[in-house]
Amino acid sequence: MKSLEETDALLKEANLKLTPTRRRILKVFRKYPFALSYNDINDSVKEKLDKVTIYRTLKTFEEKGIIHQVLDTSSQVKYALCNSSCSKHEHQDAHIHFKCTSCHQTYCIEDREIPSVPLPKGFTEVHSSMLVEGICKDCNELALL
Amino acid sequence: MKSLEETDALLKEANLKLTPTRRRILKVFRKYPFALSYNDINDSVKEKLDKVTIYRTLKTFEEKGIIHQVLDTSSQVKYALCNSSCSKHEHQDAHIHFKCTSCHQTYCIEDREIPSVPLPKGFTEVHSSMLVEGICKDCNELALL
DNA sequence: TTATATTTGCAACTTAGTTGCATTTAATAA
DNA sequence: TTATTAAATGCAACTAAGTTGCAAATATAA
Ligand SMILES: [Mn+2]
Ligand SMILES: [Mn+2]
Ligand SMILES: [Zn+2]
Ligand SMILES: [Zn+2]
Repeated sequence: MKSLEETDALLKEANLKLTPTRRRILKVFRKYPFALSYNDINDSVKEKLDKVTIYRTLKTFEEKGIIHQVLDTSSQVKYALCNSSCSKHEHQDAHIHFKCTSCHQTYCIEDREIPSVPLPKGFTEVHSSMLVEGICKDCNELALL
Repeated sequence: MKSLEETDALLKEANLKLTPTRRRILKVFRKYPFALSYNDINDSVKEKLDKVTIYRTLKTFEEKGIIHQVLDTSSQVKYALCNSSCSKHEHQDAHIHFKCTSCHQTYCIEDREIPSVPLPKGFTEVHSSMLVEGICKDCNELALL
């Protein structure tokens, strides 16, 4: 199975042990094209995992540059897979995120950079994030039927 | 006192009763130039108010267009005073927000509009928000001393 | 002044996430 | 192949943010 190998390679690169739990959680991220919360993962994983283990795995993956937090209006933190340019040293997620107000999923729009805005005198920028809300492709297509 | 009158006028316009609690909470918003969380308000108000009352007041003020939620990376929701163009029907907060990574305060940058980004085919935008992180004016000036 | 809808406070609850600690296990070395 | 050990997992108990139901208090209008 190709994707299992890729998943394992990701973990190896991050110097993480190849555990069933980590493989399962990564598999869930690969399955969905949008950002996932603790609850999403807990619901999608067949063999029940402990809450603490899921939260700790998410934190570890984030630290190692495998996933990144996605700013969102929901009350749970959501994470999405990083692209290969993210490392344990720096997250390279300068892309916008899109939250669908219909299906409530949040997508990384990897090929849309966050525009920079000139700030008032005295303020200096380090990093920006941008969340666009609206209707996603799938929901727009469903509405046409 | 001028600002008390202004505060009362705001409440009147919103069809809200002029209660001591509401006047106190609004006064706190007028005192600080940045967005406030429940905790900020709870700490700044001299006569202790019930937690539930504070949360309910914030919700009421938001519904009436007096304050707006500010997207933030902290774990508490923060609110800032709306400018006069916000109404109970629509919040008009298309400006960017700036979060200082040194003092952790979040400012409305009212005169900087959120730039629009063309979305991939199929996605339609309804609303965007943008959070710029960096060092605020006060913190930058302190660093120069 | 009284009547009434609104607001407030208290207690109990929920939801998201964390901490400490004992047990298990993946990876490495003998 | 087995033993060693640092890392990972699970359980229980906890914290922090926010909510709900209900009874008591109060701002406003008659
Ligand atoms: Mn992303
Ligand atoms: Mn604002
Ligand atoms: Zn959608
Ligand atoms: Zn600052």
